[in-house]
Amino acid sequence: MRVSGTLGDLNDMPPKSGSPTDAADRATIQDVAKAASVSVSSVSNYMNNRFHRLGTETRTRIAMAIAELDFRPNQAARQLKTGKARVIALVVPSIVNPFNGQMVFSIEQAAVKAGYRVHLCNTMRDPKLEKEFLDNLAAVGVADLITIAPLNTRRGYYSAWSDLSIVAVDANRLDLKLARLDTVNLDHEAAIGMAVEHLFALGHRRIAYVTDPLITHSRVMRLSGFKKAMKDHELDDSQAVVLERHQSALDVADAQMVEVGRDAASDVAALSPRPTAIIAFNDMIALGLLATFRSAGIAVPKDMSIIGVDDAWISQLSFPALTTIRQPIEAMASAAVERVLKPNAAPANAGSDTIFLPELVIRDTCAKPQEDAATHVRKRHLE
Amino acid sequence: MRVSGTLGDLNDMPPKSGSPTDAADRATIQDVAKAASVSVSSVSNYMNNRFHRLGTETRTRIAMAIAELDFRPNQAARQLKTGKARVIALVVPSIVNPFNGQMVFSIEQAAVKAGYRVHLCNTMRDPKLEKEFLDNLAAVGVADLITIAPLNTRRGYYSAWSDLSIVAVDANRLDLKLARLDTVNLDHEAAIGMAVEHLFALGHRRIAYVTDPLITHSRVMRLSGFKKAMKDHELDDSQAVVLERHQSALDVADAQMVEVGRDAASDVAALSPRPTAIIAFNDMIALGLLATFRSAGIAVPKDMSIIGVDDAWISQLSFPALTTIRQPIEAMASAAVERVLKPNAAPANAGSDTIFLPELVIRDTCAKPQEDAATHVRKRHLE
DNA sequence: TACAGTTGGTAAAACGATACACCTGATATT
DNA sequence: AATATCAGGTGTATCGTTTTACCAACTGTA
Repeated sequence: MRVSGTLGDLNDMPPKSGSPTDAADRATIQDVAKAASVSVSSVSNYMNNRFHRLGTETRTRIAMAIAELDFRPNQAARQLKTGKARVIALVVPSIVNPFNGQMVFSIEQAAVKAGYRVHLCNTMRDPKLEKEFLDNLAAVGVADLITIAPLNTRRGYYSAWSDLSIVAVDANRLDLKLARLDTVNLDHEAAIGMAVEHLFALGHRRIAYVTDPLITHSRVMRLSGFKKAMKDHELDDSQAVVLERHQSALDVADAQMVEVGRDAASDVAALSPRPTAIIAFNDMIALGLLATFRSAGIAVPKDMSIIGVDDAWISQLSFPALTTIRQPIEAMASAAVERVLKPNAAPANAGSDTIFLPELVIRDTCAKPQEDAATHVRKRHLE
Repeated sequence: MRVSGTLGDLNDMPPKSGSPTDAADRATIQDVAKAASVSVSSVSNYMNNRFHRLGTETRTRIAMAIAELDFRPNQAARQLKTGKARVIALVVPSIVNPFNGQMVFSIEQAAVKAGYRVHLCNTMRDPKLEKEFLDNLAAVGVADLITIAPLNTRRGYYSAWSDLSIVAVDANRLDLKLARLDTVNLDHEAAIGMAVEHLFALGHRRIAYVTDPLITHSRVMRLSGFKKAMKDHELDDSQAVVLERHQSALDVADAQMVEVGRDAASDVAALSPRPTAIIAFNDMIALGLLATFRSAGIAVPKDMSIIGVDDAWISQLSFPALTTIRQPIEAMASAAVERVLKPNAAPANAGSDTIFLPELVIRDTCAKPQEDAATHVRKRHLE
């Protein structure tokens, strides 16, 4: 009798209870064929689910032999023959960025579920590193690639590896200019729209937007989303702060992202009239803003409301806990894996775009703007 | 004319300037041999750096042919023949934990530098997932494994895959009971020793220690380090709080780790006499403590000093910024890669232990204890 | 009966690199 | 002079699959 689900029984879960299973003595397809008294071809057919070529008799014999010998096809051999590996290459600026980390994590989970393994490449946005990685892909037989937040300035870059099945998360098909490309995105404009709407509903009228340079699709779209949403509410969208610093491609931990927030804080505080709320491009920048305002004695949310985007898991840790717009990471990861593995329906497929809807997560960094902004009180009449 | 080194030229860095380099038409070793008018054996020797078998003449001819054809050996074929893949399997509870994320990142960088790729497996400490992953390793020809913070309750677990070259980061050789195993560790006891010393020097005498259940080597050692260091200073070590909750093996984001901190906060505050400082097992717990004290109105570091371990990069973001004990992540990652790739010197090698020294990072969460702390603070309640 | 079609099965040639065994001259050793 | 050693190089079996071509029975039909 076996109690399952407890931590305790991890101990007695020795992998192969019987014989030692060193790689040295792994069974081959030949062994299986011999044991089942059939040809290797039949075993191969069995392994590839071509059951219509098999009689029920042989089928069960093969199944038994496989179970008996604990046969697992040698992937190297299979791959050498077919040219394809059950591996998804995952290109990401850096998993140290908590949002990317979560995305990579979820993609890995989805890939495993689909029977694929994952090759990780942290490029640091270093083109040399990325190129080297991509060049190696063919040599390893990898045909499926998911890239996260590639630079939007590299039109046609990936076309050199046109034999890959490519899915880009956080990217624009037009930016990458690639014949067959699927994208998976958040509805970035809607996301910022929700942020603006939330602040507007709280009574804010002077809203700033902070972003670092527009090097990715999401950065471009969120800014344009800000402008649109502000126009829709007939508000002044001129308080958009685009920091031009921090170009560093070698951004290890996105700690610099936080620096962006730090730097932006003074810029925003200097704006006149001072905004009552800030929307940050993402949570990292929002946290940077938050930390800086705090040490400068500007109370959040009393003196200033802040809202981020992503809902990276650390956002719940800040004080006050960060209000933010959530990306449905798991769903996006699953979609990316699904799309990259889907046999391209039409041969000259133009590619697809999958867009996910964001969700407002209300925590503690947004509040009604303070009345006592003396100079502007006059403006407020009945509304 | 080409300007290099600037960010601007990322755009015009088309990988293969000349012919399209689809996987379809990649050059094989045979093509190279033909082009250089030598035998395939010689090319193979060249590729494997067996230059002593080659004359300078042939050597340059081969080099030229390789460059000309942009030859890259097919890894699948190589692997099929040799049985070994240039891949390191990386088993980790979850990269969403920022410390693990940094460790995985650094290991990946080190592996790439050594010409290896990295297979990622987030096990969530789920033995089923891990077993499946490990079982597949042989089929893919992977022979090198780095595992991070494995459970210390699984003696002999890895012996089923004894053909692997295994390095464990944050683990005890004796715990895993594996014949040939190298470990890479922080000197955990010294780390806590430094924390105690730092607090002692500031004048603290009542110091608490908070940890979640002792399921890994580091957790065990840090606690014992705490007890030793306290004894060395002739202090009372009875204020060690081992939380028995949060056993969940399915710890997605180590957000739960923060929960541990949250829960511990009330336990610690209830201690009598109340400690003036807390050492947390790691930064995540420290941040949880910090956040909870803050919302309870207990000022850090005025009323309570807090110190963590790891120096995960987010620790600099908290307010006040967290004082902590740094692990030299890059160095540890390099060591792990180096050790796993090192051909085992002695055949019946007993394995090696590589231990790194921690470093105190002083930020803003530790201060001198308040003299009147006991009476002053007691009025306030934790909810 | 003879023919095509289907069903269930096999033999053997690849895939691309490695490594073993072997070969040929030249030089060194006795 | 005979032999050993060595540097430089080649031919080819082999790794474990997949896949193509082929075959032998059956079945039903004209």
